[in-house]
Amino acid sequence: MSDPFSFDDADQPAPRRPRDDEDLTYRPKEGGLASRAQAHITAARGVDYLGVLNPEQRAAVEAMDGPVLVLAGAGTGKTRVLTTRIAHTLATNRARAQEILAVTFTNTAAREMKERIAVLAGPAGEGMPWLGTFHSISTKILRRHAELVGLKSSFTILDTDDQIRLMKQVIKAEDIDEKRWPARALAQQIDSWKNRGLDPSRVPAGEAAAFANGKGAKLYKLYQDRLKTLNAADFGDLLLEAVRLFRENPDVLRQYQERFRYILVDEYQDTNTIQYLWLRLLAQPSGAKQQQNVCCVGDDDQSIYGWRGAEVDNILRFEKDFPGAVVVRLERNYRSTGHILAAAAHLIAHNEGRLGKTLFTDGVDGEKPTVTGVWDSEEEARIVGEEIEQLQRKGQSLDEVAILVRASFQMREFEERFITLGMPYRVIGGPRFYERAEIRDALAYLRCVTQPADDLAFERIANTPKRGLGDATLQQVQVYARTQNIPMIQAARMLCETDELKPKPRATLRDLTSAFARWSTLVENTPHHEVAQTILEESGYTDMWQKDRTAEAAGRLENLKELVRSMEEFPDMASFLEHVSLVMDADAKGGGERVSIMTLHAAKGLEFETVFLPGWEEGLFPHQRSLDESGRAGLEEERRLAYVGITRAKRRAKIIFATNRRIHGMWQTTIPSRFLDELPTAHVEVVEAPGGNYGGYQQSRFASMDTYESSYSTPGWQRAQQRRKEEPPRGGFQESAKQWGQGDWTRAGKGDTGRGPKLIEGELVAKSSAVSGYTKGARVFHLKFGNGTVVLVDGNKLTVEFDKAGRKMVLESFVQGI
DNA sequence: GATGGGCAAGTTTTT
DNA sequence: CTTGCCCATC
Repeated sequence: MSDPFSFDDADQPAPRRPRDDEDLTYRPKEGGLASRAQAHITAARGVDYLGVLNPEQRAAVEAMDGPVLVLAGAGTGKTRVLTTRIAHTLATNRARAQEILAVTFTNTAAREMKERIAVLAGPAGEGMPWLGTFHSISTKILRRHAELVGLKSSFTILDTDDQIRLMKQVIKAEDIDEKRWPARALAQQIDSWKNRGLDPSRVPAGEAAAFANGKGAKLYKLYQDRLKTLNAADFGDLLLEAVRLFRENPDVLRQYQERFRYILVDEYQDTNTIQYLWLRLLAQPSGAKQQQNVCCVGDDDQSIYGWRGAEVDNILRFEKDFPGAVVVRLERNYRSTGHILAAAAHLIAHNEGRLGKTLFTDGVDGEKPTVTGVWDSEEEARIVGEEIEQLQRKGQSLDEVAILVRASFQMREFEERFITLGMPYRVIGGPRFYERAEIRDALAYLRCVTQPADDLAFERIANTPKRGLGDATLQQVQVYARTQNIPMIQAARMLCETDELKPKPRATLRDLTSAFARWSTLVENTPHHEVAQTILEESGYTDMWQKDRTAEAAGRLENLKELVRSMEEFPDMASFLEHVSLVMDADAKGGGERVSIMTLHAAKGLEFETVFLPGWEEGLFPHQRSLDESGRAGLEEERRLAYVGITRAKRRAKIIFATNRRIHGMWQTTIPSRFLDELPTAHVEVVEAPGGNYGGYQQSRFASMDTYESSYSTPGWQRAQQRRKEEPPRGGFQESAKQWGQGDWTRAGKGDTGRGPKLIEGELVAKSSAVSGYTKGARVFHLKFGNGTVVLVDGNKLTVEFDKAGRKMVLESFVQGI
């Protein structure tokens, strides 16, 4: 990342650019001769960078004028298009690096783009000061115009933790029962308002009323007021305030509209409303920019962040929003083998409301994705371990193997298994470096020194390490600070001059405030990482961990060292702090080959030779809560998640479902995910769990395998196939949803509308039209639940009212007629 | 002012 | 079955 404080030349009006047909005009600016020469060299190399593209990619790169939407399926060279497009813009002298706005969602994506542009465009692409995340770019803009939105340029960025602590204070101050109305819930609500671009005055009355007996909007307002007093912004504010800045200050907006001659957006399907508004404002033509030169790249089939405000609709609506848009589809896949792609494509075809793409490859068919049924999650971990060992023997690098789970609790079983096996692994997406307590404490110290108004930081470390400043004392300081309307540190200092405090806390507090005063002067004339070191030592913070005899203490000290070390890479304390709050991530790399374990969400954008996809069971995947809360839309998002999972695999995709899984400590019988039913038989192989004898489990384990095989090859299944050909499928989604509503394992959500699940030829398991060996009213016996009466038949799934166990949905093969 | 027990809740997560 | 948070007690 470039120095966030380097505003490049943005303070001056953007220089008039030559028109495109005057491209060779000499521009005495930014690197002068050198960069001009470079531009020509790059242009000369143009044959290269365009030549390596396929026709669609090339079209996406060369459509330079006006809005462009690139629908880039998984593994079709999306990043290549984006980076080449930037290189092309530079090489053809359409814009200079600082006139291109390129937005990503994650810092990782931003970093990767920078690296690749550097390779493609050389020095001409250096800097790219406006390549970054929505948040980092907004921050940069806000710092320059902070006073226009009621902040100072040095404002602090609060993370979720600070946000919730502040929210708690607000809730408490309003005398609201924290139990009934948890701060976390309010924080989430406010976040979602901010995601939708709603400031306190615009919150819909109904939603505002839903929290704390109608106090929702009021609390939001109070929270925002507190943020301003603290000279702070939370993540949501960065975007919301930027949009407000643009709306209320047309002159400022114009400045940026003119500057950003070309705009690129990555992962457009993940944009939420406020990001969309932000983008719309900046993309407006203005000054020398005649049209909306905006290029959005995304894949509606990989939209998996609806639950945090992403609006798939943004991408679906693109052509309406940006009239005259050129739409380019990238469907040629360079990642996966044929069977894998076919399976993924078939699965995702069950979604409605897609823009519609079909991935294809010129490569080999390769291995078919496999589906394996196992008895329980323990066996699941065991066979995955065994298969990885086998692959390893065949020379597969562990770095090329990943386990992608739906929910993080699934990871534990794999970790435990791998520890016993001595199989090296890494968990991706665990607690981040800067979220660790010791790092946050250390940062709080630094924030107090550089930002005297940062009360949250002060409260955090006032009594860390323990120095005898308890709630009572801090309460006093806080009250004093509020009444005087001054920061707490200052209030503390002043209180020490009075005799309102008891002698002991008074002395402690005085020591602390004078220490802070001393450290503040230190910042002026000492390298910042040395200051940090000094503060951590003098405050007794390092000591605290050294005395700590718990297992983690050593690691924490190590982290603190790493923190100080990493500071050296930054020019000053302020830029360091900014990076920590916005940019810093802690991908623990290196240390030899490892299997990666992560959630499906975390896997987006990555690829592996071999991918294991465990836990494909109803309730877990698709996740029950998604179905409950978002109905059909939720189901479709889950399906996209499945699609993302399969398309991560280059050569091997191994899907697994367990018949029993422990959820909240209780063993539950599960049934295979409906997504399994939606895989195409021609491209998927159903395999038996390897490893032979599993003792007492065997019978049941085979019961589950039987089911699987039988739904595939039994007369019943074949009849169903036949019938499907003869008559159109009956029972739309609403009907099945109604039926499901009676089962205890899934309920139809409110959002259910429209047509039914598509029935597509040649799927693994027949749907509602399948013929079951049982009919309504039949008495059956189940190994686990005992006797019961069939109340509903849906293909090979039965809903049974058990005499003892109540109503359950089970697979037909699990019961016997009695 | 610390420390332990009791109780509720329990997808996905970036910035 | 955990984990994390809150409260009550020493």
